[in-house]
Amino acid sequence: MTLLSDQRQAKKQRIIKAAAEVMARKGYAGTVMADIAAAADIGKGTLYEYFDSKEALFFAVFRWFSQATGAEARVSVSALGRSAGERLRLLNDTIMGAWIELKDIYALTMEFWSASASAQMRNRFKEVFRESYREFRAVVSALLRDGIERGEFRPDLKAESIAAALVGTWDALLLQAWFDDRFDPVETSREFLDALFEGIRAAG
Amino acid sequence: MTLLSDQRQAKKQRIIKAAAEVMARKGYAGTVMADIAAAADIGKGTLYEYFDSKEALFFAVFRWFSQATGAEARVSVSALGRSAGERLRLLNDTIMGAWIELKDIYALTMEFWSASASAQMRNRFKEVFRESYREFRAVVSALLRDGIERGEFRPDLKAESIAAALVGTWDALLLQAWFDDRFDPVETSREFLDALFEGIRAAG
Amino acid sequence: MTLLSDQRQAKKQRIIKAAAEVMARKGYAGTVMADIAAAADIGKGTLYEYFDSKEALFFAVFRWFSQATGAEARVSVSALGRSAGERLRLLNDTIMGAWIELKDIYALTMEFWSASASAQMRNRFKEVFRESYREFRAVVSALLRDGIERGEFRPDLKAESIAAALVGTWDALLLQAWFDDRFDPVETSREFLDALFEGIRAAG
Amino acid sequence: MTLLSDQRQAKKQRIIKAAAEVMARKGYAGTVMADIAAAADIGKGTLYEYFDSKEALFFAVFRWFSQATGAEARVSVSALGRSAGERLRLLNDTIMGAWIELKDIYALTMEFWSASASAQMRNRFKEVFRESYREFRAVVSALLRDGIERGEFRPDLKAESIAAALVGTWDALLLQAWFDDRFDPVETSREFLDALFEGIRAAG
DNA sequence: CATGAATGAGGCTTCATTCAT
DNA sequence: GATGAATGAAGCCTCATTCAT
Repeated sequence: MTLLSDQRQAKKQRIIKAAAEVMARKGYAGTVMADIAAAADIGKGTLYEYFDSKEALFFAVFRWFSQATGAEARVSVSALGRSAGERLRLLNDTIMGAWIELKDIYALTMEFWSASASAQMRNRFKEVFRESYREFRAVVSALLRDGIERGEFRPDLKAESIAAALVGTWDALLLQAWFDDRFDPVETSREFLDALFEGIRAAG
Repeated sequence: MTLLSDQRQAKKQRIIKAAAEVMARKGYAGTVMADIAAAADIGKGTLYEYFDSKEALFFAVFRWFSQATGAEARVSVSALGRSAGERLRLLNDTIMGAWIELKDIYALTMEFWSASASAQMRNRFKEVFRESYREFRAVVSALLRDGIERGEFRPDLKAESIAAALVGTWDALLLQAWFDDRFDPVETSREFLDALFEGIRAAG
Repeated sequence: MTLLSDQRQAKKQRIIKAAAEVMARKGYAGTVMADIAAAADIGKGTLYEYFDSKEALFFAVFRWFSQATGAEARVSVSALGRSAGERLRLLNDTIMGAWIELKDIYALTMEFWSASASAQMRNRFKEVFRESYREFRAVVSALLRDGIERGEFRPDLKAESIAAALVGTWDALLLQAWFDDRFDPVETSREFLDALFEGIRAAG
Repeated sequence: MTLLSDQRQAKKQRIIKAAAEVMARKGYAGTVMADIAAAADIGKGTLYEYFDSKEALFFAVFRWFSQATGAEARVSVSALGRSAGERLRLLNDTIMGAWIELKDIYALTMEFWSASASAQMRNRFKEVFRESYREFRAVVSALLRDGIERGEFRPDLKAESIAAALVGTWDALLLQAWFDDRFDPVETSREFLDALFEGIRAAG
């Protein structure tokens, strides 16, 4: 039973990854179940042994992708014995590292956003996104407040807002990189962090 | 008698706006041509007198939306007699103002992103996005360099990177607002700008 | 009134010829009313001032085409002062001459046949064809019987059958020429007539 | 388990025959895929498991029909131990026999001709027709030359032209029979063959 | 009379899902 | 449990015809 369950889980994962690959390439609407079955090297009908519907499979892909990109991030935030500033830079590097690794299925992100906007799937996706963003902002926000307490950051900092902006910037730099091969989000994000630390106003 | 070009253009605009409204609500894939026709209060076939295909109409919506959101921004950047800092804040307010106005069709943005990711339409959309972002970054970058020259901003600023991050932040704050009604991008963006100006590091 | 009627008739003819040209090129089903209007250099709606429907226009084309190809044939059959054999050869040449002239709209013939086969238009077309063939066979048959009476042809000739075969042969040679540019129906028909006159059996 | 190729072929044949029947009755343009599916007693979508498009199905019908009508003809031509004249008469009877058998789908022929004339499908159909006619003429021509060598037929015979005319006559007699129920192509063709053998010119 | 913008019925085709094997 | 043949709902698009100008 456990063994069976393990095998079943493994196959489920294989399907999810196959689906992720195909959907990243063709988009959710442009992907047909037959493509996914072929990519997973199983029969079309078998998909339905593991997922109730195309939408359910897509949602599973979403959760897998979120997990994959979020897991490491959480680790880097809680790195022990580091200053808040160091952990912030570490977080930045971790995110960029994850992007490099998942570059060729990055397009999924846009599919997820789109799913959260279209009436049919909106609810499920939108809620997950909202919670993810809230959580992510909270984590970064906590990190910033920690920095304030440690005396690293200015005490009058609006931690919430800066956290939101930072979270957003990571998203958006990767988005711009998607559109433009010549755009380098890694370097850009580092330079931006520097500026944010020091401020852009001329000293004076 | 040929329909006056003006009338034709006006009707075309009406269709585009109707399509924008429906697509924002149902998503591109979830929208059927009949819905758009009904929303524009015309016959289904009439749509094809003005647009070759669903995709062509979608692309027209895209261009209209880009125009609508980009036009004012350009104006505020070139506001005369203002310091670079003021113009940056003005730009921020303009963008947030446009968002408030277009809030209920904001979801279109995600549809556009998705379109740029799905194989079928990728090329057209992706290219426009790339150019738009390049242009937008260039504008903000120029504004920052202007600030450096005026002595407002630190001379060692990486204008390119900060511009990219700013452009992205605006995108991403609105995205977070889409997911979360309780999230206020207007206040957040202002506070973030403040922090960016002064830096987050404790003076020391 | 007469003048108007004349102008009207002329325009009607122009439309018919335009329709013939387009339909020969694109086939009946492949032709759209807009094409015909454009070819006749008139508005789409004007077509309906002259013909009740696409089908009615097609039928008018049919009648015009039948007329055009049949008229000369009748003349040559009744050429005075010629032997039956001469008139038969003359008829052959007339038909081939008409074909050369109408070569580029010959494809219409196949459209007419097809129309007579498809349920919708069958009745009108089929009946006209039946009568045309009956008439044509009767004419040729009479010519053959005339030849018998004059002592030119064998008295035991089955005039009806030979007439039918001849009429058919003309049709079919042109058909083969339609399919094959290298096929010359003019020479072929002459040589065939010779053989028919003399018989193919070796003289014994 | 993959459906056995045999079963698949059988079903494909069933669809082709159903399509032939419907198309003969309603014409190509007048036939809707739903009709064919109903006639074949399968779902509409199933058609597309076997044929890529309506046009592809039509072409398959064409090939099937050509095969069906051409196969026996070839046999009779090569009948051993017969004189050329006998084989020619046998060929004639075979063709007429095939017609009697396929009478109710004879109308397909006209649809095929029409298809070869209309721009969209022209190329595929026209080419097949050209080759079929060339082949058929070659076969009959060879038979005639064989007759010449055997001393049955006049040595100065233009075998090519007579073959073309004969091939055409068979086509055209059936065409006339299509238009006219009272027309008997069987008897007509026999009497015509007699005349062709003996010639129509009065002896002497 | 002439026009061409507007229309909506109708057809081809796709594809998620089912189910018999 | 796995499969893929079968299905039919649903959508995009075409185009003959109408009618207000």
